[in-house]
Amino acid sequence: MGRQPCCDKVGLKRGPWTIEEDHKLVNFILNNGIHCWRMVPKLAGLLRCGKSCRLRWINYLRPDLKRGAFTEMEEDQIIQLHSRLGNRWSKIAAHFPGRTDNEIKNHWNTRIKKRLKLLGLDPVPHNSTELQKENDDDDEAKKEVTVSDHGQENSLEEAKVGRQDIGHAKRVSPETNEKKRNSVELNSLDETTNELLESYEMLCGNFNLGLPWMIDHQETNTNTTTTTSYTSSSFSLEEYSNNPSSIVESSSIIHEDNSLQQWADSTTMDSNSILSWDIGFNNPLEQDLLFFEKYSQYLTSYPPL
DNA sequence: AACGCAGGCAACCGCCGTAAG
DNA sequence: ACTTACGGCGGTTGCCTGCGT
Repeated sequence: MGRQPCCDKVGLKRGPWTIEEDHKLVNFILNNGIHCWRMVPKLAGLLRCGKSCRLRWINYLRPDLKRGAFTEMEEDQIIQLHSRLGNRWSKIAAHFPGRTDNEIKNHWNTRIKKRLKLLGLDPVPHNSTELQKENDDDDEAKKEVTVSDHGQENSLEEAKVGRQDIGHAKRVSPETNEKKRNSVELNSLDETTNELLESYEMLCGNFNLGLPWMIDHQETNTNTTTTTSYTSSSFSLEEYSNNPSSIVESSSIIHEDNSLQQWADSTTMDSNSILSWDIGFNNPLEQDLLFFEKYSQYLTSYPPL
């Protein structure tokens, strides 16, 4: 006999994750860590398969995720790495702390690939020996990024020119580019702490179940519908540590109709309506603050993945 | 204001190597 | 030694959103 089946897949939820589900998953992992993905949904009270939970955590909920737009330097690095490694997104992602393979893959397919094609460049890796070398020695590849194929280096430069056409300003010499690449590697390490904090703040904005819909609540009545503006709340680690009661609003305004308010109300008023929560506090604010504290502890104690 | 289209991205699918039983 | 699930990965899909008409 082999192993026990992962899940029967009957009655499992699919599609986009809800805030409650995210909250449950993060809460569970913060409390218990990750030992076996198969058990995570069962123990966390989620109607998802373990694989789905793993994907959600890795691609979206992980606290060390950087998120946000790719910088010019990151794009350069992606192009270089792709020329050497091909579509081995996990290997490429290993060079970018805080970026996921899925994120890089999406960025490549939607932006970079398109731009290279527009320029008449072949976005296919050329150097098979590099691929083999990468197979043989992954650790070495993670330490530095070098351009080994001259043809591809030309392509990279052409791609840069193309980007200038699109909107970016300066042309970069190969020497400058090399310096930039090195600094990216160093900066990405030096900035890990800041990235963690930024990630936390972004995530906090997503998880304030009780808070975001209550702050800066303005209603504007039109002839046909009532539009409500909600300010999603987020607050910084520093601000919280100085004054836990001061919660600084973010600038992101979410416009929704009344159905969102009803949803938010039902969420805060009856958190047990969908799945039973394993929480010992009732006040949504307390819940958020406790969650925040746990998360900040996690950020400082848990090494980046 | 309504509709259609395209782009972006989260999530799913399916395959493969590894490890548990 | 063999079977089978798990975890990881890359490819693909489909939904959501923004933009143009």
